Amino acid sequence: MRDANIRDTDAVEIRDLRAFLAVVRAGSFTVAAQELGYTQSAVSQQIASLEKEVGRRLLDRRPVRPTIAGARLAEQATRILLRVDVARSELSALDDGGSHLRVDVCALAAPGVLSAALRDLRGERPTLKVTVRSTDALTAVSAVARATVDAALVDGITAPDSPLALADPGLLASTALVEVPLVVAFPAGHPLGSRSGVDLEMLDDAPWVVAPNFLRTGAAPMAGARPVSYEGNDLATLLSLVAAGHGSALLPDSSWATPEGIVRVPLRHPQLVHRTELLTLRTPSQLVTRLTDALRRTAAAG
Amino acid sequence: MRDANIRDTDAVEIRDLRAFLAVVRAGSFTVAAQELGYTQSAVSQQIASLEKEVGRRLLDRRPVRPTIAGARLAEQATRILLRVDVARSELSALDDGGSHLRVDVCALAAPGVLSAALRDLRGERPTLKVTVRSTDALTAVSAVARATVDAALVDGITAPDSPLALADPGLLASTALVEVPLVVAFPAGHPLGSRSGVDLEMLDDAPWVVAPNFLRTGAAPMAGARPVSYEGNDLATLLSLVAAGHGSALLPDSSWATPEGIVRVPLRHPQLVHRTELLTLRTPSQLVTRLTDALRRTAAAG
DNA sequence: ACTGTTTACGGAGACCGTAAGTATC
DNA sequence: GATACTTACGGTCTCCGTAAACAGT
Repeated sequence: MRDANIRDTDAVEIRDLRAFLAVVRAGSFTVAAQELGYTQSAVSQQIASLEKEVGRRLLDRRPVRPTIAGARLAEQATRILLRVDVARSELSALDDGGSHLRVDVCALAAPGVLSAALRDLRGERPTLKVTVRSTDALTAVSAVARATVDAALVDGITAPDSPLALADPGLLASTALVEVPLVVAFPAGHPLGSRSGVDLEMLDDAPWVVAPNFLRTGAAPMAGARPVSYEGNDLATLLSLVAAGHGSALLPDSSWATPEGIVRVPLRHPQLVHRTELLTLRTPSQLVTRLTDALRRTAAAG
Repeated sequence: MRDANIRDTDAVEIRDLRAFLAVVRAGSFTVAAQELGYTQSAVSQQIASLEKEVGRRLLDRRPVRPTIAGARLAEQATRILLRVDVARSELSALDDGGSHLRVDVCALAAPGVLSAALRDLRGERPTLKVTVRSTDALTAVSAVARATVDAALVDGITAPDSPLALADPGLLASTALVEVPLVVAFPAGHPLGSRSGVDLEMLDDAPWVVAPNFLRTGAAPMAGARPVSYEGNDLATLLSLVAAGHGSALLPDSSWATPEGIVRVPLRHPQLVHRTELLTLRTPSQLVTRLTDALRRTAAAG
């Protein structure tokens, strides 16, 4: 028997938060349970217990959707779990051998810089095994946090010299590599396509093809109604949507060749640039430090 | 029987982190256990389990002191637990009645501003119950995170217009209220005490009375050797240490009267000011919003 | 009726307390 | 030898799986 003590209050545990987030993301107890390796009954019990602990309903059922409180908790839980991942990873990084370098790259994140830097690195250490994977920015953040990869080249749209803010500030180390101007990709024949430059205001009535997984727009004002959303991260597909007239797209000036049916027009907006940065743990191994240096050198040279 | 699944890896739970942090802070399994309401044996087992989970030793014993890895984990754990507190508090804040306002104040945090703002607030709502408590900045952060108080007036030394950074950025809402210049408190008769102003370089050989709980210096360069440390948060005691010649102290220009045996000399350093800001949850109740407004008005007026 | 969540129940295991063991000062 | 942490062991409770009940569509 347990004597009366203080600790009856706090019972929110990481496992519960993981389950809750999985349900929120999946929109279903059943598939969340599959992802987590539980039975759906177990997940139901976990959510019930969590709701009891916080004393309020977190999810609406049928359809499964977070309540106001649940949405708020989900946001916090995301950050908490990410930090837990980072904590574990920083410990593992202490005895990282460093014979294998794994890097995530976003599609538009200055691929030339990475290639050149890797050539330098492999020149110094010919036995080095390197794995490069293409992902989107949010997956990359999570991969770095979990130490699934050692570093990630991520990109996004932001103000000049300001970080992309893909994770909580201070959680990961980020190094600016390249900033390039933006262009708007129009379908050929678009009335604005023949201009030498466009302002954002001109696009107020033009629809965008928004691609949240592909290129995060950060604080960029996404004017224009009826957006078509593209969930993948393949540039050719995105551009084909543009070419088909579903809307225009905001892209970096470099890193991609203009295909048929697309015209590119510079965006005249001094406060928006496309930025590529390197994400690593804040306690990088010597190998990652060398990669960072090589990338910085390459970026400065290019 | 449980089929093979993925989730055997992750077993770090919040309870473990709490126990670990308690031990690190207490420097002892026994007192940590008392604080937590466990037996010391239980804490020992929790730490052992945590060390097994992360696969490395986190604490040295006799004396009890974190290892390199343990120190790193402790830092992360602090942030994690703080965010967990915030998550819980933001949920509780959803149904906050708002008939009782609880505020933490640091000793040097512009007390006049709070008094005036409270007068305004109680003028509008005469039935409002108000509780004010004096604390140090770190306690205040934790209290806001746990919703033990609704708001906290904290202070510290920082560069002009830069936040105090007492917690992770974005974790809490902070509002700048007052920034005042700094003065150095010397013991009467100190060679520098008769000057009209001093630079930090002049103090390179002068010892400080450092008071980490009292006035966090942030990035202020604390030159000078042989510092005497004061752990409390009472201004009179601190100044008596200064008057007794144990060192000088860096203080805001206002908020305190000069006692016998002390001379104050302005610090000539444009990049350092004393700043008072208000800390609240990012989802404040209407009552807290009104307090914020009142404080902002008062601060602007004064 | 079927899909998907909740509830009931039972067993395995986690977790903590008691108490004995061990190491360090 | 005393203090403080570790280990052994047993009881209780948590937690998950099975299965049945229940609720929306």
